[in-house]
Amino acid sequence: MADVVMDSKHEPVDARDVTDLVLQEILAGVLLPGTWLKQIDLERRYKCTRPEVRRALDRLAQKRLVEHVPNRGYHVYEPDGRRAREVSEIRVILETAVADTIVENASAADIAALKTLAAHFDLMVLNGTMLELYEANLAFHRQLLVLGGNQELVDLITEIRQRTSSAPVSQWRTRARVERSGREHHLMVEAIEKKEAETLKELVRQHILQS
Amino acid sequence: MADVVMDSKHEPVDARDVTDLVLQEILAGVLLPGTWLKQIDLERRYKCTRPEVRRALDRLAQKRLVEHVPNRGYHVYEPDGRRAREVSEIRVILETAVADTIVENASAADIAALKTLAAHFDLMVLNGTMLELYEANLAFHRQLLVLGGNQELVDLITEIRQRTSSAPVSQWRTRARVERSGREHHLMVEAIEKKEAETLKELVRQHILQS
DNA sequence: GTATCCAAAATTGGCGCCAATTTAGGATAC
DNA sequence: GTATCCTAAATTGGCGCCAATTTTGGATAC
Repeated sequence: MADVVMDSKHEPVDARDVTDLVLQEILAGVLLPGTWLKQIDLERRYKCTRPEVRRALDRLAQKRLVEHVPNRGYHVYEPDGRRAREVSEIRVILETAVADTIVENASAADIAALKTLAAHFDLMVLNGTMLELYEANLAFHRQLLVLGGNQELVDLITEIRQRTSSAPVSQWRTRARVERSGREHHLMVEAIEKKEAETLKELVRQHILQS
Repeated sequence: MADVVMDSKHEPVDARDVTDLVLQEILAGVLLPGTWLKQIDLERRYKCTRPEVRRALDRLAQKRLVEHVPNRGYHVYEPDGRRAREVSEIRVILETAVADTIVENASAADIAALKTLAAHFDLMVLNGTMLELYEANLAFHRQLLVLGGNQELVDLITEIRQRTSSAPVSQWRTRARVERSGREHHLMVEAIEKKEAETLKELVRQHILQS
């Protein structure tokens, strides 16, 4: 019910399963930064074949979630402060840029959908795993961006978010921080309702930068 | 001398060769949109093994430059008007956003470097292949972005530029258009010299949108 | 007791074969 | 003459083996 949120592509469904499995384990913090991803381990862990593992690792290396060292293997990327900051900066630029369009285009139904997603996030704060929380947050922001009317932008941001979120756990260290995120989501929806684009921009800006 | 411009990554150098080879052929317009990329053909054409071809195709599919149809193969993506427009929009947002920083940070040496690259582009307009022209243009824009001080942004834009440039030939259809691009490059450098950020933004905006 | 060197075990990664699916061509029936 | 079915060729893609490189553990020398 929650795992079908992904994309609507007719992509290689074949081996993507393994890729996503490893991806989720990294995002969930099970596979910590620096961990060496041995092919035999993954092979056994996910009950798949060697070529499947290798393709998954290659894809993750392309996404720059793991690093490939020739003849040594693949290991989860160490968190890079600079990169994280730069990605946040990019997100601020892009997400504030579409704020005007969002405020303009948002229908009553859109706002209702956002409220549902914001509420769902709150629910996951109380009783949900770290991954579910991460996905609830992602779903809210995706829906927000969809209203910007640029599908490519939605996909792009979804993509770059993964790049530095090697340890999403570390981002939401404190409970207070998470709860504040929840409140900010509601504030954003309010700003949209009141058609206050500038307020929305400032909210988005702060929301992104303090992670 | 011109082919070392790429990135400074310590990436899998092993099979990337093949990936880049196919990539360049697509960018150069040799492999037209819709063309089916048969594994045997590529294997012979680039004198490489089957697994290498397959990895290259998988990577290009990830980059969404080719589409994978299960049990049918891979074919070059058809140009998508909507996506092209959306990518341009994203580029305008990002490249104008860093204009302020560029104007602030640009040293005399930086400006000189830009002038050299702009001149090199002009040279390629006169006597250079389509691919060389493409790369000269890319080099100029990369150098411009580097001054923005966000490395991640530089890489990101380089990446998304490739997504829709299935047929770069079609972008620079007329000679007049190309020559105008060359002149605009010089105007951008001038704006930076005069520290006119707003002028630069408008130039960048128009430069990107009319392609 | 510590450092160095050597050997064995483990891991990566290149390569090719074969089964499954699809496509094209020809033969037959209408 | 045309449409349909069936067979054969071709293409994709899954899977496993083996060589090359690296790492680890132990033995030996200092």
